[in-house]
Amino acid sequence: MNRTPRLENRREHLIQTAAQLFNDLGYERTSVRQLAEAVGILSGSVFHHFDSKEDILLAVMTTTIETMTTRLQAASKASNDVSERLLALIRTELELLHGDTRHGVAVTFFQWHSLGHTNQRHVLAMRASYEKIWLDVLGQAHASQLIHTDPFITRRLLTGANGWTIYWYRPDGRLDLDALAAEVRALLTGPANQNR
Amino acid sequence: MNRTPRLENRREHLIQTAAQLFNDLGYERTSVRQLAEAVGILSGSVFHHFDSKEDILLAVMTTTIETMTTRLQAASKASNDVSERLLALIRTELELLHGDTRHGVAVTFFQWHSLGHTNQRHVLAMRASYEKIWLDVLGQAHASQLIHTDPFITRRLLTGANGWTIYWYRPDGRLDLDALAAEVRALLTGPANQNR
DNA sequence: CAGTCTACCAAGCGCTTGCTTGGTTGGCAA
DNA sequence: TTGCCAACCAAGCAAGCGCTTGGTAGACTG
Repeated sequence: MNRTPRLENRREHLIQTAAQLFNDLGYERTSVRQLAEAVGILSGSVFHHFDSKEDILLAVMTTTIETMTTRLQAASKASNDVSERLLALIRTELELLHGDTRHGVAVTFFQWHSLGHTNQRHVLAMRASYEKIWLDVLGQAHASQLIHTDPFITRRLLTGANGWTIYWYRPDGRLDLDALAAEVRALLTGPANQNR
Repeated sequence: MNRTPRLENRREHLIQTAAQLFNDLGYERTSVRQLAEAVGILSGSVFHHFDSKEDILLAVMTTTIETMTTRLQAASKASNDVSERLLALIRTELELLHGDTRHGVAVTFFQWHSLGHTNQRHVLAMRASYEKIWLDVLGQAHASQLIHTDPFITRRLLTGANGWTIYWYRPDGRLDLDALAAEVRALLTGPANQNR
């Protein structure tokens, strides 16, 4: 029989493959058949692991947000210096956007409108804890006069600035991630607070 | 006969309606039938005005980019002071994103991956003149020490920051467009160069 | 006032989509 | 050894998709 070997965690494999396909082609342009073929099963078998196609997108986003929050939390504890802590967050978000998690993160950033309203609220609620870490650190930075713009607005502008890097920044190019992170922080804090 | 009355410029009406639908639902989720119904004709008749569905998206983007470039050009000539000129550009881009052009602009910003590669290049080429205006002014700002980050990188970060505002900023909320523009400029130039 | 052309309608073709259904297989527990 | 169940396959259904075709009403032209 040319039966596909049973895998330990087909579901996880599906989620990761879906993240890549959704990022490359977009959610609507990716068919369930494409996804199934990419992991080596038939299209109908996908629905043994997920209730619907949208359920797959939701799974991509929720697992991604969990990773994002975990890593950002760790970064926020890396230093006691506010300026360094801010740099660590920026650097971490850029790593999330351009490292091994990039597919899922890009999908979470730019394809949440493909979710139904109910699932959108779920995802938004999950993102809250991630954003809270940011707002805490930006609040500290504002209190210590490191930044001079409103933390809420600053975070939202920063979200866009960082997220948009996936459309132009290439980690293997002239500018490495550290340099980019430094540039972003310089934008927030001004040249006076650059320590290099 | 319940024939639909002949309109002066059906094509333009289609483009504007398409911009709104594409922005609200996304390009792939909008069907030609939906668009046709919205302007009061049958789906097949749409193809009298456009070669293909993608051709409609292209038309939305090209007409939008022309408006964008015209308005930004005008803004760049508004003042001789570099700081004021920079503020004028920011204010104009935010107006483009949140004013009457918002649908088309949002589509141009966030749905260009729905175009085929050839059309993507066309759009990118058209955007170049728009970006040139930005880079000129940011270059001047950098030369006169108004900003301290690299103009190219700054523009790209700014593109993301401004574009992302469509996901959170509401012009009828507490913060008006002037205040938001001022906040964005403050992010670029630092608090020292705020003149208000 | 015949000829032409633009802008549309009515109908539907071929294809892809997400998803369902019924049956099969191999591994595991009792 | 038997029974069970998760994980798959094979087949296909109903709906929706972009787009085409053939024909026609009405305005404009010479």
